[in-house]
This record gives sequence, C-alpha cells and structure tokens, in this order.
Amino acid sequence: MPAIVSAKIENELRDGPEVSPELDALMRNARDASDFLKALSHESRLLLLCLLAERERSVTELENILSLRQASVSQQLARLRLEDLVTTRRDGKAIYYSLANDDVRRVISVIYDIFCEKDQKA
Amino acid sequence: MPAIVSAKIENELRDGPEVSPELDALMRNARDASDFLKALSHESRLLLLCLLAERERSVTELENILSLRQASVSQQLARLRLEDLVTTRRDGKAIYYSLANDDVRRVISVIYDIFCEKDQKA
DNA sequence: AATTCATATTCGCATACGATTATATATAGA
DNA sequence: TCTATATATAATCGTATGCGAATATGAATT
Repeated sequence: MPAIVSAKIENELRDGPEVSPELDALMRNARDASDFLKALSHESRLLLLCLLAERERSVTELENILSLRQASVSQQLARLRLEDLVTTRRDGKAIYYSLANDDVRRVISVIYDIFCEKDQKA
Repeated sequence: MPAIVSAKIENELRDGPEVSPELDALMRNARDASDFLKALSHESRLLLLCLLAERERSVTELENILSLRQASVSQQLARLRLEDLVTTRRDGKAIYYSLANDDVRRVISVIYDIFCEKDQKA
C-alpha cells in the first residue's frame, strides 16, 4: 500500500476545505469497497462463498450442506449475484453457482486464512 | 485454502442430519469473520482504517482529512475499537489511533489493492 | 397439459445501523 | 478553580436488512 494516499491528500488540505481529486477518488473507491464487503459480511453468505471457493455447487447442495431453508439460501445467493460475487449456470432443473472472479477468491482466501487456519494450529 | 473443509463435511452429511464438528467449527469461524467484516464494511470506517494503515493519527486529524463530524468519527472509531480493529494511545488532550493487529492490515491491504490500485493502471 | 422438482420472488415484520443533535468526560492551561 | 479543547456517549429517528411464510416461475417428466 503506497504512502501516496495521504501525502497528496494532506497537501490538498492546506490549500483549503475543497475536496481534493485524490480524496474524491479514494472516497469513491471506499464506497465500492464497502458495498463489496457488505455483501460478504454475513455468516451464511461467507459460508456459501467458502464452499463455492472449492468448486461450483447447486442450490440444493448448498441447502443440504448448511442445513438452511431454501428461501434463505436463494435470497443470500441473490444478494451475492447482485454484487457480482457469483455467477450461475443452468443444467436441467438445477442451477450451479460459482465464484465470479478472482477478487472474491482473494478476499475469501485471506479471511479463511485468518479465521480458519488457526483451528489447524490449535 | 485446503479442500479438507467440505470433504470432511460431506462425509458427515451421509451419516445423518446431525451437525458435524467440522461444520460446527466452520460456522463459528464464519460468525467471527462476519463480525469482523461488518466492522470493516462501512465507507467511513474503511477510509479511517486506510489512513491508519499508514500511521497512527489523532481523532482531530481524521476529522479534518475526511471532513467528517466529530461525533461521527468518534462513533465509527468506537465501533472499530469494539471489534478490536484499532488501539488507542493518549498523549495530552489528543488520543491517537492505530491498527490493532496484522490481520486488519492484511485485509485492508488486499482491499486497497483491489479497489485502489486500479486507479494507477487507468 | 398436468405434475413435479428446483429455484426465485414477494410480503410483513422485527431488528440493526447510521446520521444528527445534544450532552458528558477528561486534560491542559490561565 | 474556571475555561477551553479533545474526545466520547446518549437519544432520537429514519432507513436498511434479514427472516419466515407464502407464492411464483421454469424446466423436465409423464
């Protein structure tokens, strides 16, 4: 993470109270990032993504593994779709979900590492 | 991310509807992780953490840089304290905040990379 | 075309969260 | 001790979010 961020911003601060272009960009990014993170920040949705990080799965599979109600799983998947965290593929009656891109995979991987790897050590 | 996760879980699934110890652990971790992520998932709090990732800062500094109201900054910092994402140090009248641990730093770093580095490329 | 299985959507409600305003605490200095 | 400054907390209120129950869609099978 480069130190550029606040250096530029603090320079602009001396010039006056107007919002600098750098700060403006940073704020837009923060908004995007927080939308992304809000989609992740849910117990069930994290579990869903965790399972999808291994391979694609149908909705029914996910329901069974997590013992969640159909409507619930479907709703959380809809939320994840909305934020483009997952993609779908239809095969007959079933719909298979998988992670949409590598950004999601990276974040899930870090989170998994922080919160699950500790179990291995203990 | 090891494939162990669902392998074990799916084995247990065949034995019956009881919640397996592995799934149980995974669910506890998911709860912890989602609490952690919920604390991050907020535009202002992300910006705060981003600034603190560079160095410690006083509340007033943070207010000025982000042009946010005092109460707002203080409340968001309180939220971050609650989840142990930041620590504080008092120096005279001022209170200096900084990131509490390396886990936060890692996550912020990935998020910064995904949502801010793209600006450099463009 | 009727039924079934898989998935999605809608509705109503309760709860959580954030912004604002006001007030409180704590430290420093006169 | 009185005042000013820095920070924290509380109260209110509007909005968003998740859950449960019910209903809808859509593909496959008879």
